[in-house]
Amino acid sequence: MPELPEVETIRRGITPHVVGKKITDVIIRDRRLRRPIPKGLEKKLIGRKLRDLERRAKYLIFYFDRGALILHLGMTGSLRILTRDIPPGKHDHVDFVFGKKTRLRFRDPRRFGCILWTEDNPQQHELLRNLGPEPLGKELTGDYLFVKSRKRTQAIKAFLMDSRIISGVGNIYANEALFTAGIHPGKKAGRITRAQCTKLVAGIKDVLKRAIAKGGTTLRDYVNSEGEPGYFRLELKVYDRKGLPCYRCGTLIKSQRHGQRSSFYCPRCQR
DNA sequence: AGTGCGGCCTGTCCGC
DNA sequence: TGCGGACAGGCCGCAC
Repeated sequence: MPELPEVETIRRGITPHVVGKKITDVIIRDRRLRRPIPKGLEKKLIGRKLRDLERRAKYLIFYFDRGALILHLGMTGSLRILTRDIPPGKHDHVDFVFGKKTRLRFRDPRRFGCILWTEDNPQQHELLRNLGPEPLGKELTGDYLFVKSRKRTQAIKAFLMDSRIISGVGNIYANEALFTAGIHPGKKAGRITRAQCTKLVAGIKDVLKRAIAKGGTTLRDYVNSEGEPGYFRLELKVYDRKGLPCYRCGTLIKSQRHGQRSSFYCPRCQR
């Protein structure tokens, strides 16, 4: 569910509630996530102070005075700040308790998320080590994308969503960025011109920044750490708009699948 | 090496 | 109203 703007919104929402505070309790009700929650995690966390909360791609990294928690929300994960102890629902798998008044609750119906612990540099963790550059960072440029995409036969959309190339670009925003750049999602990555790469990178950065500013996109169940939806859905140009007129030219938006993911595009504006 | 697919899960929606 | 099937925002790991 949550893509980069949603994860970033959650990070910003949670930070003032938990950074600088000490974990007083950890309640794990179900350890069965995409990878099982490590045994004894409770013991490692209790008594530790949270120093910082960072995002890398769609991972959240909780830096403690020693060790770090790596958390991914998968498709349906959410993190909520509770100011009192509300009875947990069916899929509320973990509570991180920061004293009497603050509780961070992890919910994940589909259990595609993961929660890991490392005492080494988390950026070097096997799941993070091979991630490509952050899309909003300086490293991602049109030239970078151009060089990386040469000789690639993959559809450009699948290529954009490959986390080793660029980290953190999911299905919604890949579709939106391709519309902005006027590129058909099925076009082979190796055939994108340098100028198109520049436009595409600008499109990726722009759509992600605007989505963060609106608190992310809520399609069905995404909510931020305060339980509120994001409003970027109202600004989506193609995603989930199959059969509706393109805002730019009026042609009906089409949908087709690329690598098991739905693509949405305007057949006239995107070539 | 690059590519494409299956699978992990539950919930929801649609058509019959 | 019930039921099967398709689909969903992610991503790992495998086989070719």
